[in-house]
Amino acid sequence: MTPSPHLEPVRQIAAHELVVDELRRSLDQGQFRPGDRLPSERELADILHVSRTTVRSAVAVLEAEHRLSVRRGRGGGFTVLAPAHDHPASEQQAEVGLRDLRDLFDLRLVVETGAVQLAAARRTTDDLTDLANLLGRMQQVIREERRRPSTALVYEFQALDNRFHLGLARCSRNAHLIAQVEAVRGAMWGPVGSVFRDLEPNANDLHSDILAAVRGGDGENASALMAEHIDSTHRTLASWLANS
Amino acid sequence: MTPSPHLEPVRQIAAHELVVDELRRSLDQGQFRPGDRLPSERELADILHVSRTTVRSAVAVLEAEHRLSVRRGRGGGFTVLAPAHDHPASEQQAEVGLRDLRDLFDLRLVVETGAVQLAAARRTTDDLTDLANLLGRMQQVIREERRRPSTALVYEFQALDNRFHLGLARCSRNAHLIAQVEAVRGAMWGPVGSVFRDLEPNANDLHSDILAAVRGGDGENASALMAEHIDSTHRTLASWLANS
Amino acid sequence: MTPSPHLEPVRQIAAHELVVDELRRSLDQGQFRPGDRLPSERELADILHVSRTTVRSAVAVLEAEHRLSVRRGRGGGFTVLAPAHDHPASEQQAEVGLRDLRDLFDLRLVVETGAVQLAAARRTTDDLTDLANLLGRMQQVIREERRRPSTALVYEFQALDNRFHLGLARCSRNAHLIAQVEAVRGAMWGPVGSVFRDLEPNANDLHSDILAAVRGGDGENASALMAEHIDSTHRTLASWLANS
Amino acid sequence: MTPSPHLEPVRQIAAHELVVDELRRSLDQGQFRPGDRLPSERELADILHVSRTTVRSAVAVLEAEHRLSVRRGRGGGFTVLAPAHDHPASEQQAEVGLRDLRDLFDLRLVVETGAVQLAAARRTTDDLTDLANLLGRMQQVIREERRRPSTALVYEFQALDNRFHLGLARCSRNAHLIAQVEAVRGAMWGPVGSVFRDLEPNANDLHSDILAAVRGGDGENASALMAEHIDSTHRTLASWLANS
DNA sequence: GTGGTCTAGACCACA
DNA sequence: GTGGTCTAGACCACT
Repeated sequence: MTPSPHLEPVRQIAAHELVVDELRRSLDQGQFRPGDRLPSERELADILHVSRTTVRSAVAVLEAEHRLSVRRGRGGGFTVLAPAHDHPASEQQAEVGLRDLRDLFDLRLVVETGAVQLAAARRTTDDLTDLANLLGRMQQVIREERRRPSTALVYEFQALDNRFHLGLARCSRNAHLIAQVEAVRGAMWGPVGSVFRDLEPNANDLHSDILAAVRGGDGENASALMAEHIDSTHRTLASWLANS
Repeated sequence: MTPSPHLEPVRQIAAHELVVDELRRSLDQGQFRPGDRLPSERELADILHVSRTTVRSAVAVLEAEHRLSVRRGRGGGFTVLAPAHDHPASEQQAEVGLRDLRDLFDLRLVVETGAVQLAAARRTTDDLTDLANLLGRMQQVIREERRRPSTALVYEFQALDNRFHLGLARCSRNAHLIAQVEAVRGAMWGPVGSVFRDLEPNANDLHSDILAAVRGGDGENASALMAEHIDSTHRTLASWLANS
Repeated sequence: MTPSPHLEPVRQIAAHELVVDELRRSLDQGQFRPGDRLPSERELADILHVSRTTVRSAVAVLEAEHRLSVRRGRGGGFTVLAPAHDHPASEQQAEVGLRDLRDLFDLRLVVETGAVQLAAARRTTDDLTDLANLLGRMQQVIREERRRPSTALVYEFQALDNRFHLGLARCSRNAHLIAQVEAVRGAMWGPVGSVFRDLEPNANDLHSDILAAVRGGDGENASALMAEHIDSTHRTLASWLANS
Repeated sequence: MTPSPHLEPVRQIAAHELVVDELRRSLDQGQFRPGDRLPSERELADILHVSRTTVRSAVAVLEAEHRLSVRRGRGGGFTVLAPAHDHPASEQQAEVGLRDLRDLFDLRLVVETGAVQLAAARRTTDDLTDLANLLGRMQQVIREERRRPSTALVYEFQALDNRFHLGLARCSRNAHLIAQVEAVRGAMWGPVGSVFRDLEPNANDLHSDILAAVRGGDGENASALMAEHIDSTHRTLASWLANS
C-alpha cells in the first residue's frame, strides 16, 4: 500500500532485445536441445518479423552468454550449447537469494495449482496422451541418468519437465493463465538453472499422480498434489542454495 | 500442447505506446479521479523518463479515447474525464463475451485467492489500518450512493475497490504476485467498465470478512472468502452481460 | 524557365505577424482614417481569433512604425496616425526602384483591366450606386484639397481611390480575381505611399469615364480606359520617383 | 462593396502545412513524375529550411492523399504516385461546379493573356529555345498517346503543358505576375485533375501559334491566341464536367 | 544510406 | 506556467 508514486518510468525495448528474449524463452523451454541448430538467420528474421541485422545482434548477445555458438560458411549456423555452469553467466551472476526463491515458488504455487485445477476440468483426451508421453520420456531420461550421469541428461530432463508443466497449464484453456505460468517458469529458470546440477531424486515423483488426478477430473486432488510437488522442489532447491 | 511454432514474431513497442499503457494503468487503478488534473506534460516527461514529445503522443491517444481532456494556458493541463459509456469506446468496442469474462475471473480466482492467503501471513498492522480506512470510505460511498445515485460515486467506488484488492495483494510482499494481480485487474478493467453501470448490491459484502480473516492470520479462510467474493462478482457481471 | 531548383524554402509566419499584416491591410485600404480608434484589444482578439497577447505584439509593431498610437487607461485605445513621411518608415526604407514600379503596374494593368471588363458584365445597380457615391466623395475631397491643401486630405483621397478600385473589382463577382486585385494594391501601397505626397492632378480624371463604361456594360471600353488610367498614374509616379 | 467587417480572422499556418503546400505545388507543376523519387528526407529538410520532423509530418499528409509512397531502407524514399482517380481524393471530393470552373478560367484569361503580352516583349532567345523544346516533347507525347493511349502519357502531357504555360509567364520577367500565374494554375490543378482523363484533341493546337507570336514580339496577337486557347480549354472541361 | 523514432531544448500562443 | 510546435541531433531498424 505504497502511498503515491503513481507512475513508473517506462523503458524502451530495442527490437534485438525482444529477439534475445524470445530466443532465450525458446531455449529455456527446451524447444531446442544442446547441439541442435537453430533456423538460419534468414528464417529467423522471417519468423520473428525483423531484419537479419536485428537477428544478428540478438544472436551476438546469446553467443556472448555462451548459449549459442556461431559458425560461418557452408554447414555453419547457430548451434545450441549446453548450459555451462563454469561461465559465470557471462556478466552478472544471477545472485539468487532464499528470499527470491521463496517469492518465485509462492507464485508457482498460486498459479500452477490454480491452473491444474482448471486443467482437471477442461483437459481433452489428446492432452492426456501428450502428457503421458512426456512422462514416459522423463522416466527414460531418469533411468538413463542413473546408469550414466551426464549434464546433458539433466538438462534434457529439465526441458521435459518444463514442457510437462506448461502442457498441464495449457489444458486450462485460459490464455491469460497459460501466459502467467509461462512467465513464472521463465522467471524461475535463471535462478534455478544456476543451482540445479543434479537430478533431484524426487524430481518425477508426483508427476504421474498429478496426471492421474487430472485424468480423473479431480481438480482438488490435482491441486493438492501439485502444491506438494512444488513445495518439495522448493525445499530441495533451498537446501542446495543454502549449501552452495 | 501445440507441437512446433516455437518462436513468436516480436513486436517493437514504441515509447509512446508504453506511456499510453502506463497512463492507462494508472487511470484504471483509480489513481486519478474524473476531474483531477494529471501532472503537467513536463512533469510527466520527467517521471516517465521520456521526452515531452513522447508524452504528447501518448496523451493524444488518451484524448482520442475520451479519457483525458486537454486544455492549455495557465490553469490548463490534462484533465481526467469520467468514463463515458455513450462513446463506443472511440473505436473498437471492447466486445467482451461471456467466455472472456470467465477466463478473466478464472485468473482472478487463482491469483487473488493465492495472494490473500499469503497476505494473511505477512500483513503488517499498518497494512491493516490502511485497508480498514479504505473499507470505511467504501462504506461511505455506498451509503451516499444509496441516498443520491450518481455515476461519479459508482466510479469512485470502483477505484476504491480496486485499491482495496491491490492493497491486499501488496500485503503478500511478493513483487511477482503483486504484478500479476495488477495485470489481471488491469485486463479486467476494460471489459468490466463497459458493463458496470450501477453499484452491485453485493459489492462490499465480503470485503470486511476478508479483511477480518487477514487480520486474524487465517489464510485458508481469507482465501475461501475471496473466492466466494470473486465468484459472486463474476455471476453478477455475467448476468448483466447476458442481458445487455 | 529556370532549370530546376524545384522547391523553395518555406517560412513560418508567427501569429502576431499575421495580425500585423491584417491590420496593415485594413489601414492601407482606408478602412480606418487618421484619428479613428481601432476596436479594443479584446475586440480585436475576438475578431482575429487570437489572444490579447498576440494583438498587443502586433500593435506594438504598428506603433513602432508610427501608424498607431497607443494610449492607456479610460478613453485610451489604439488611434490611427496619419502616414508620416518624415519618419523613415521606422526601419528599412521601402527603397522602390523604377523597375519595381514597372512590375507592379504591369500587374495592375493585367488584373485591373481584366477585372473591370468582367465588372462591366456583372455589376448590379447597387454596385453602381455605391461606386457613384464614392466618386462623389472623391470629387469633394479634391475640391477641398485645392482650396486648402493638407496631407490628411491626400490620405483620405487615397483611401477612397483604393475603395473605388476594389469596388470595381468586386463587381466581377470572382473571388480569386478580387483577391488578386487586393493583393496587388496592397503590394503597391508601400512603394506608392513613400512617393506620393500631393494629389496628382489627373488622379480622378478617368474614374467617371470608367464607371460610365461599366454602367453601360461596355467591358472593352472600360478596360481600355482603365489601362489608360493606370498608365497615367504609372507615368506620374515614375517621374516623381526619378526626381526624388 | 460590403460595408464593414473590415478584419478577417487570421489563421496560424504550421510549418508542415507550408511544406505540404510547397510539395503539392511542385508535384502539381509536374516537376516530378510518377515513379520519380523525391529528394531524401534529409535533403528536403535542408532545401526547405525545416527540420526532418517537419518534412515527415508533411510527407505523411501526402502519403495519406495517395500522392506519395514511402519506402525505407537503402533504395527507399518517397516515390511519386500517379494520380489515382479511383481514390475519392482520399477525403473530401474536390466537388467542382461549373461556376468554380468559370471563375478559375476568368482568372486564367486575365493573368495569362496579360503575361503572354509582356512575354512577347521581354522573352530572350534562350526562352524561345526552351519553349520550343517543350512544344516538341508535347507533340511527341501526343503522337505516342494516339498510338498507345495511357494515363501516364496524359499525365505527362499535363505536366509539360503546365511547364509551357509557366515558361511563357516567366518570360514576362515580372515576379508578381509569375507568382499569380503559378497560383491560378495551382488552384486549377485540383479541379481539372478530377475531370481530366483523356488528352483533349485540341490540347496542343494553339501552343505553337502562341509561341510564334511571342517569337515575333507580337503581344497583341499572342494575347488573343492565348485567350482563344484558354476559352477552348474552358469549353472542353465544362462540357466534360456537365456530362460527368 | 534510407526512413522511423526519441530526445533535449527552445520559442510561441494561450489564459 | 500551461500546452503546441519546431529544431537539431542522435540512434535504430530496414534493405
